Amino acid sequence: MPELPEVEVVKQSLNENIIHKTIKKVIVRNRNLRFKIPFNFENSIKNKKIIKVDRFSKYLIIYLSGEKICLIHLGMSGTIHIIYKKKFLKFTNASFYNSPCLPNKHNHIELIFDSLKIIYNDPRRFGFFELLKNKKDLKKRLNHLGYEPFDKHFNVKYLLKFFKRKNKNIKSFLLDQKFVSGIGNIYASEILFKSKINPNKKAKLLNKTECGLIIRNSKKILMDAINKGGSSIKNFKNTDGKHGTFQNNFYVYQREGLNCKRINCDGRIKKKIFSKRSSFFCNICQK
DNA sequence: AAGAGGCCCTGATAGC
DNA sequence: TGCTATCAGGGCCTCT
Repeated sequence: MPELPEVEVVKQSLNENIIHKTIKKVIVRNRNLRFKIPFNFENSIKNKKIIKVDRFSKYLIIYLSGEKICLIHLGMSGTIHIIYKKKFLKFTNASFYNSPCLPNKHNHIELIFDSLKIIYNDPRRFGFFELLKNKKDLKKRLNHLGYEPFDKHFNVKYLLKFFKRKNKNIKSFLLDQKFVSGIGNIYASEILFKSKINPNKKAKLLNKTECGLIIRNSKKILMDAINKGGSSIKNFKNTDGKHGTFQNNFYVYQREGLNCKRINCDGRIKKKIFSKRSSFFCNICQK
């Protein structure tokens, strides 16, 4: 689910809802996420105020009062839900602060504020919550990540230089977070379709024009997706439980066997596995 | 240095 | 119906 656009949607909604609020209580039901949540986690963030919620790549960054920073990754299946106290009390007499919200065994973490709480749900537990000491720590932690597609440094010169003497295909580079960060398997396929480039094409064979297309279309597709509330595959929902709609704009992802949507192209969408990940593409108009 | 592969984990779906 | 196999949007680690 969560690539850059989906995480951005979550970030915006968190900012609207929890900024300047104080964490009154923390419940951890399952510490075994990708990284084990230490036993002092709850006390470390209790009574801290939310300064701001930010995002880099697919990471959510919650700045807390007193310098500490909560870094969150949603992995493959993580979602964050907001439960409003008023609404909650309309439907039940249970205690807002103590009751295990909603019948879901994968609700692993709750941050409880006065008027609402946020719940982290993650069936596959590939996501994580990490507490960092300060900004310097954060910088170190995210140091391995490449530019976001929106960064001005993500330009033709950078691409050509990066691809030199490399042997991988372009699709795996788009998924390589050291090269460009924030793109995942869905948007990688969509970007390459829009750029008319075959996912299995060796990156070092791409010319300036093709690199330019990849850059422009990365920005465009991710922005479009953000504006449509992200893509809801399986069950991605935003914090209000609403679905995004960008999946309705997919040209290739999960369209195996269907006609190519490009005007004047008679192709059909193929699905092939390259470097262990499925790729969707039209083998007629993507060269 | 670069690339391939394995692994973490649950759930949905397909095939028998 | 109930079993098993396969696959899923990510990232980190190890080995060659």
